[in-house]
Amino acid sequence: MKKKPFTEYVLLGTLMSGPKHGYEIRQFLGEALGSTWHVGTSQLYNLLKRLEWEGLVSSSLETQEDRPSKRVFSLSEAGKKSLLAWLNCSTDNVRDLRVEFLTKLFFFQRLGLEGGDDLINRQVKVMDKAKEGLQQRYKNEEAPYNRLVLDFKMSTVDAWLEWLDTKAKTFIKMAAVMAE
Amino acid sequence: MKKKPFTEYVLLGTLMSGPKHGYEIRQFLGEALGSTWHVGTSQLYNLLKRLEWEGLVSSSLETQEDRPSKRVFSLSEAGKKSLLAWLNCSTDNVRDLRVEFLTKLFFFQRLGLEGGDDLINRQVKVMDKAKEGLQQRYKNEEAPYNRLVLDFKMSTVDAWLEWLDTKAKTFIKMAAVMAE
DNA sequence: AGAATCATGTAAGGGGTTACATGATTCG
DNA sequence: CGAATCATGTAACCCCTTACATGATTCT
Repeated sequence: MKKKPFTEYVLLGTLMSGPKHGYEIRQFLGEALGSTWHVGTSQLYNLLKRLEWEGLVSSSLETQEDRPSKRVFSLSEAGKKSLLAWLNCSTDNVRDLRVEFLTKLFFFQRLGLEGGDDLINRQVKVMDKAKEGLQQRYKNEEAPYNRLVLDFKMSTVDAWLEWLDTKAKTFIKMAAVMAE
Repeated sequence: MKKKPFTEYVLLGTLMSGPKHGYEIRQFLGEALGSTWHVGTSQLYNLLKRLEWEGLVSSSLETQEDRPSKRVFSLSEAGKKSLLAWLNCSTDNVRDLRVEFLTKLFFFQRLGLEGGDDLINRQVKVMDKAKEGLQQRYKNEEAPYNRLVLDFKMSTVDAWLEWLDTKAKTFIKMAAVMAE
């Protein structure tokens, strides 16, 4: 099974709290994730079409009297399953952490889901392993430029590990308290 | 004038040390930048075609007796100018630092160019400004998730500033010494 | 005989951005 | 009366990746 693009999961996550139409999804994402991330309208409507075609989402047209009619999308069981599987999966590719992992934490908080702390712990393990690998490579590396690159990657991984351990964990703890 | 994609500059940089044909460029990049970055063959040959069309590179076919004939590319004056302008330009978009800035440092060292320290200083200023902006936004931000994102960005910027100040600077200094 | 090296490409797709199109309603 | 909001799309392009095609020589 091929990996679905990140953006589709964001849409699924948005529909998790209830059916919405395209425009509504855009508004929601603009307010909530606007600081991290953005979808163009064209992409949004195309992805919704695809998600429906894949059976992860179903839609129905609602006509309104004094407004343009709108197509309301709701999450199917398959869609829900797909979303939850994705949410609980740690981000193996370190460079995708920024946008992907942060978004996952967002949905954990927003949807009041449990297991956010587990996800963080798993992510820490992934990063620890990455760090070890980098250190190993550093030992055997002679070329100055490659060492510079490794320095860069190691300092990034360190910073993110620190962030995971302090900021991310307290964020998830606070979210759990608020959900009670 | 529209911004050229990163990869084209890498090719220009590769040709700065002398004419090369496609296969040779691939080998060079594989050895030198393989740890950071990679070009597919198809993209490579397409970009070379485009660079020639843009007048940044010129080519001539060389026939060999016991090998397939090869097309050798050399940097034009316009290409050289374009490369140097790019190299001395700091990376405004913070997220592009990883791949773009590192590559620039690579060429500064490899080509024995002067001004690498200036570039670093300019990049530090860019990051300092970014950091200030983040801190400002942090003060006015109430939403926990947005604060988490800002935390993430700030810790990343801090790590990179530290890296710039220690590792990158000594790398460039060493390169200058070696070039003497 | 088969693998690796040398050497250059074409074709198709994938995710995303930019630009453009349409049309009604409500607010200032 | 013009701007903003509501609401949905199409078309084209951009950079890049993946897969496939070709063919000779040299090494094991």
